[in-house]
Amino acid sequence: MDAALKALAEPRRRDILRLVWSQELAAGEIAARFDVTRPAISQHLRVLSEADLVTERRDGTRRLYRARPDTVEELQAFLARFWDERLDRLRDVAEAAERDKERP
Amino acid sequence: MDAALKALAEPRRRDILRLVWSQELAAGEIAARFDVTRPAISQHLRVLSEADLVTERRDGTRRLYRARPDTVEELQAFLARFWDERLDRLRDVAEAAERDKERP
DNA sequence: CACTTACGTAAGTAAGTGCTAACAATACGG
DNA sequence: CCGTATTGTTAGCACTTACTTACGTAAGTG
Repeated sequence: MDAALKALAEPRRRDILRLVWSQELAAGEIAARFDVTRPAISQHLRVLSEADLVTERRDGTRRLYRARPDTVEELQAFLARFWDERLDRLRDVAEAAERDKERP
Repeated sequence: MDAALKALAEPRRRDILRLVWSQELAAGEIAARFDVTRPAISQHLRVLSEADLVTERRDGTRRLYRARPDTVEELQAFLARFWDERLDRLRDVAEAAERDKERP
């Protein structure tokens, strides 16, 4: 999860992920759409793969990649938890203030 | 938004943000809860501030910080859009190519 | 005024990152 | 087996980043 957040912090990796969002693409096909060299894309794909953001499938000499939406969902859940923690603490602070008022 | 995602990719900044999530805290009070020096926390606070993740308020010699939940909400919305964007894939590819052209 | 408090800022450093160029590995066809 | 196609890997470089130490600064206090 931490790895996924870090991986998505890079704009180019978000672009790559969007490319394989709805279709499986070979590494070379992905690299052809960017102005950086193929190894650079290959390294980004490894980062995305280790963050469980894409799946890798071999087909002959080619490597096909596709996005894994479940990890993005986990990221959304993580941020939602971030939000909820705040609400919980606000409630706790309010309760503590109430206790302080009653006990001078 | 890009800045917020990058800022939250760092675990220590997430910890800081959680600390000022429900209560305003001074920079020194925040730094006291970590094992790093005060300037390091100060620099993190600047990153969080520039990413619109915290607000800064001066009170005498002190600087009080508090989280800005709306930016986290925007981040959630961004990820939700990520999920739905498979339909607009072609437009995104065009935008990525545009960014590449502008890069020197 | 000097002195303290509570900060930020500057400079320097060690580690990490994204990139390119060159090389290595793997699968397939002749 | 040889050559081609497709891709990953390594080494090195420029740049960024998270950190520390040292210094600067603004507001309160004697």
